[in-house]
Parts: sequence; C-alpha cells; structure tokens
Amino acid sequence: MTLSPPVYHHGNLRQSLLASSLQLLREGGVEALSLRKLAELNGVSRAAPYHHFADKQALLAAVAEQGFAELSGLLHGVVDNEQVALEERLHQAVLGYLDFALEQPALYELMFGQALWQAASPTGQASSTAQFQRAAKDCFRQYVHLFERLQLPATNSQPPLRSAQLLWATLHGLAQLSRNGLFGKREDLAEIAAHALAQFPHRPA
Amino acid sequence: MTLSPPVYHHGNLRQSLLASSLQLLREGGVEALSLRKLAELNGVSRAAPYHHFADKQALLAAVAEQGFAELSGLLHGVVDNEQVALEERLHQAVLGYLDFALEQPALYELMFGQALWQAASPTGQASSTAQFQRAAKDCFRQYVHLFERLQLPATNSQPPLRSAQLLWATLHGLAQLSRNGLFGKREDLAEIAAHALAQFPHRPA
DNA sequence: GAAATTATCTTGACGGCGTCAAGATAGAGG
DNA sequence: CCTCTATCTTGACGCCGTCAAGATAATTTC
Repeated sequence: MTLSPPVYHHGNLRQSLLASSLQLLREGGVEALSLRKLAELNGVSRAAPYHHFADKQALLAAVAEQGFAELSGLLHGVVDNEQVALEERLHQAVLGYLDFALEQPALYELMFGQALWQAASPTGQASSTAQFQRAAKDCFRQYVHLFERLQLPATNSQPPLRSAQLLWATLHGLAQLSRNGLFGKREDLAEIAAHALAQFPHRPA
Repeated sequence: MTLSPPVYHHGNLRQSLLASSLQLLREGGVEALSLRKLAELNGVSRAAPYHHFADKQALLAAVAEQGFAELSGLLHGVVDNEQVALEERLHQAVLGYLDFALEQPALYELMFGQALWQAASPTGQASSTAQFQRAAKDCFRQYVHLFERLQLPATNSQPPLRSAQLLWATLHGLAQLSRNGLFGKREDLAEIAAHALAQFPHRPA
C-alpha cells in the first residue's frame, strides 16, 4: 500500500539518481560525478541509468534544471512577499541569490557552465536541454518583474529588462569571482553587493 | 644552425603542447582536450607530455596562465595609452575584455572555472596553480589602477579597489551570460555594457 | 674523444569512464 | 493464461589519465 506511483525493480530510480547526483556534486564537484558511481550508489548496474536519461548530458541537464527550480522557488518566496517593501525585496533577492551560489558552488557552476549551454543538439537531446534553459529563464524573469514593479525614475534609467540583465550579470560575476577567492573574505562580498545595489537607480527617497 | 634554443627530440614540445591545447580548446571546448589527442597531434607518445607537465591539471593551468597573460597584454595596451582620455580607456578596457571572453569562450571558461581554482594542493601542484592565479590577479590590478587614476568624486563612490571588483564582476557576468545566449543578440551586449558603465560614478562633466 | 649524467621520449599496462547490444526479469493488461 | 512493455543486467568496446620500466639522445665531465 504505497502512496507513490507504481514501483518497479528499484523504487523510482530516476529521482534517486538526481538526489545522488546532488550529493556527489557537493562532495567532489562535477569531476566526481560519474554514471557508474551513481549506479553503484543506488545499487543498480552501470546501464540502468540509461533507461531514465538518454546520456550523461541529459542527466546533468535534469540536475541543473532542478537547481534552477530550487533557485526559482527561493526567489519567489522573496519577490512575492507583499509584506516587505520592494526595495527591501530586491536586497533580499540579491543576497539570496549569492547565498545559493556560494552554498552549492558545484551545482551553480553546472547550471551556468559551457557543458549544458552549448547544445550541439543533434535533434534528440534538444528537449532535455531546452527544458532546463526554460527553467533558467523563468528564474531570470523574476528580476525583470521586480524591476517593473519598482517603477524606477526615467532619468538615468533603462527599461526593467535592461536593469534586470545588468543586475543578473553582476550577481553572477560576484558569485563566481567570490567563489574563486578573488574578493578576500566573504564579508567583503556583502559589502560589494551593497555597493552594486547602490549603483542602481533609486526611487527619490 | 637554428636560432631557437637547443632542441631535443621534438623541438620544444612544451610550447607546442600549449599551442595545440589552444587549438583543441577552440575547436571543441575543454571536453575535446585530452592528453592523448594532444600527444598525437604533436607526433609523440602518450606519456611524453608528462615530462613537461606534472599532470593534466598542470597543463590546463599553464594554458589558463597564457590566457591571462594575453588578456593582461591587451589591457595594458588600452590602459597605458596616454593619448586617450581616462574615461575612454575605461570604455575600451570594458569592450576589450568582453571581446576577449566571447572570442575564446572555452579558454575563458577554463580561466575562471572551478577546475583550476579549487587547488586541493597536495603540495606539489601548488606552484603551477598558484602561478596562474597570480597572472589572474595581475590582470585585475589594471582595473584597480585605472580607477585610482580616474579620481572619482567622493560622493556616492567607493575606494578604487571596490569599484574595480564590482566592474570586474559585472564584466565576468556579462561575458558568461552573453555566451550562454541569455541576452538576445550580441549587439545588445554592447548596449548593456554601456548601461553598466553609466552606472559607475562619473567625474563632473 | 670516451664515459657518465641527465633530459627526453617509448612501450606496456592498469583502472575508470561513457556507451551500446543482447538478453533476462518483472509488472500491467487482455 | 499469454502478451507486451518497462526495467534492469551482463559483456564488450574504445577512450581516457597515469605510472613503471626501459630506450635513446643531448649535455656534461674528464
């Protein structure tokens, strides 16, 4: 009398593989993530994962998609919180993004790395990578939405899309360079992030 | 009667390997760069490269270091050009950086990717990775220098180090997100870059 | 110039990897 | 029951990074 959908040999291998992938990613980075280790961790044979993912790239795309979904949920929680002033939400969305990136550096790098965004797409895999790219854009759209609601002054300002693009780029750069240890201690990062936000146009206080 | 330094079996394999690495990187990304292919391209056996690089990571570090050296030269040419106004030099340094990143995306990703910045450093390789990290910081220092000379107004401004960090992060984010096709066409990038520069404090015109 | 030393390269081998083909097994539906 | 399909296993292939042992060539030492 299980509540989950019908179960075959393993349980549901697909989700279990995704979870184990996150674990391997955390412990040893992308280099430590191999299909064979994944299979062994789940008590199945080498070829079993191929019944749930076309190839390694498709699995990585699914993992990254899951990452974007998590980030998207995190941002929604901040951006849609009507009890907080818009400026403050923006601030929280910035810090939340950076926390996410720095707490799961390997996952974050996978989400934005060359491997998944260069879809050579011999037709078949297009769906798997296209799907994860859509998840990424959903994530981004929330920043656009936030800037739209902020109604920034026309002077010195650009359309919300442009502002969101620029903010996102800044956050991404901060996350990656900070991970590489190029900014000194991590408290410096919060200061730089505040500096970055201060450079965006403000509503007349 | 050769002009080059004394030549052993190959010629000078080390430099030749580095050049071939760049070629493979350009053609197929990091995934296409294997020591065996590299050896074959240079007409030597599999193990030959190990007499010039401790392991694959050391070779990648040397390639990345070369990349930083090239970028550094490019920036020097712009930043030290006394015949151009400082603001204009900053503008050129921004566009030059982005051009470099977008023209050699695989090299750029290698230069900033996790693989080389997570030096587990079991003591031995420390020198090779530390050396390439120094090259990276030399690159960065030029932006600091530029901001120092710009003498930005104290109001709303941060020390040159902070401004340079923020600009670098923004450029890095723009490069990577743009490469991933998240900004639409490439002409948009120049517009966003201009927007970014406009947000940095200006000298009173 | 001969011998010793060092730098450079080769061959053989090991384990790990992604992937595929062929076959086994287990649950679902008639 | 039989059939069908989803799921998993075993065996095999070629590519990979890496090391140990040995060969060869340049340099150094006398």
